[in-house]
Amino acid sequence: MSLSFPPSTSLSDMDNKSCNTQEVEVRKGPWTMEEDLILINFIANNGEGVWNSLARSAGLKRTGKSCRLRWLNYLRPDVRRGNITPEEQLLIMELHARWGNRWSKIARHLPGRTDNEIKNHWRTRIQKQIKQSEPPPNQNFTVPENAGTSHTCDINEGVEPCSPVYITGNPEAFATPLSNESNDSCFWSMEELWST
DNA sequence: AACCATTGCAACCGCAACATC
DNA sequence: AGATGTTGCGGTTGCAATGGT
Repeated sequence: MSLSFPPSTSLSDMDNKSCNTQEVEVRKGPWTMEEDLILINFIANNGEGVWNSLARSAGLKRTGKSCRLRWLNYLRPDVRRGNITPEEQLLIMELHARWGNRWSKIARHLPGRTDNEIKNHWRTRIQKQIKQSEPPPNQNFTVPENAGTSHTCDINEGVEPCSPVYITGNPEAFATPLSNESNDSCFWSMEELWST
C-alpha cells in the first residue's frame, strides 16, 4: 500500500492568512509535512490524548480538535488508505441500513477505516448509486428512519451486528496503537512514514 | 491549450455529551 | 448544582484533481 499524501505545502508558502495579532495564532487549512511530522513524533514519544495541551506542547499552532482529527483520520499508523473494497462497501451499506448515519459506530466495524472516510464514501458513491438505481420509495434497500437524524433512537443499539470484520489486513495492527509500541522515545522519519 | 463542470477528499464548524473542579 | 474545559460526532464546505468540450 502506498500512502498518498495530500497536497501539502510548506509552512512558509501558505497561511499568513492567519491574523497577525498578538493572540495565539491558529493555523487552519491543509496540514503541512512539517506539521505532520511534529504531531507524529510528539505522539510517538508522549502518547495521544488531551489534545489541546498536546497541540500547545508540541508547538503546533493548531487547535486540539484539528490535531485529533488529523491524527485519527490520517496519521495513525493503522489507518488504511486506498479504495473501499466491495466487501467493505457491502458492510457499510448493511450497517448504515441498521444504524443510519452513525459513522463512527460503523467505522468501528471496518478496521483501519475512519468515520470521515466512510462518510465521504457514502455521500459520494453509495448514495449516488442508490439514487441512480432506484429512486421510488419502498425498495428492498431501505434507508432507516433514523438515517440522517443523528442521535435518535437506535432500535438495535447495543446489539452488535457482528464482531469486527477483518476483511483484509490484520486485526492486531488495528488494535495496536503506535503509542503502545514502546515507551522508549522513537522518531519517525519521512522515509519511514511514507515508504510502504 | 484553455476553459468549465464534476468529483473526491481533507478539514472545519457547531453541537452535545462527558469530565473535572 | 453550575461553570468551564475537553472530546467525539455528524454535517458541511473548500479546493485540488480529473474529465469533458
